[in-house]
Amino acid sequence: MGATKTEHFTDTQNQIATLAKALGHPARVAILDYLLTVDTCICGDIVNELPLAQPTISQHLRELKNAGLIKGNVEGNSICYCIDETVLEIMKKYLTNISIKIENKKTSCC
Amino acid sequence: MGATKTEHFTDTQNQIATLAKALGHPARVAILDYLLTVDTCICGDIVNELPLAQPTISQHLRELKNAGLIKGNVEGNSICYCIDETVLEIMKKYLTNISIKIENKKTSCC
DNA sequence: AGTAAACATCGTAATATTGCAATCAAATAA
DNA sequence: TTATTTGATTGCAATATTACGATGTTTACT
Repeated sequence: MGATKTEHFTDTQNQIATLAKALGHPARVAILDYLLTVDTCICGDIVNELPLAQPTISQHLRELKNAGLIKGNVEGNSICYCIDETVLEIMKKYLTNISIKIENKKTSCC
Repeated sequence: MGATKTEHFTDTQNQIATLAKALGHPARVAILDYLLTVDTCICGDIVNELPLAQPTISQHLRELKNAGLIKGNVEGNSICYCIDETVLEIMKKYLTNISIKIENKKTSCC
């Protein structure tokens, strides 16, 4: 017990859940927000922008990267992180699809 | 340590994170998916549809309800759960906003 | 080579989540 | 009233997440 029973759900359900999970922490949302404000994506100063220690941020960055939400390139001495839109698009499509399905529902109660 | 440092982040960041966290489990995604397939929302049979025990599903339903993703009305002996679109709209807007901001960025690297 | 910087990794403590058996509460049926 | 049904709550074990100090690795600079 304690572990998620991933194998019982569809690939799509697991994909959406994984993505949402990656977005499910304010620090990671804050990292994405920050990445959007800097013009170039040489982002060696995320640590100075967030109230968390360097190893913690490194860990959050790795999770964002694992989920495919950001890309990272080594850029000399520092690392260049950018948002990868393609995965966010999947999430957006999922939400849009829900809206459409609700729209098409004949009966409504609550 | 181990607890999320919520107080250091903005209200918006925490709101998005809370919402995403609620979507961050395949069982909860599956529940939403199922709620979309049933025409009326008298949904006393979610337990039969998912490979999880009744207390576990009840717990997931509570989390979805806490996040505002579903509404529940007592309907005689059973309970009627429906998706609440308003909160999903917040998430969708957040994602759309990211797309817009990326679009407007002059420089690109990765 | 030696040092400084930027970031990753390891190890670990604190806390949260997941899942379920057992049990409780309320409404319905007999 | 006495089942039965439906769903919530409690309590607990297994596992995951969060956060950070200490340390490792790589690149740049002198």
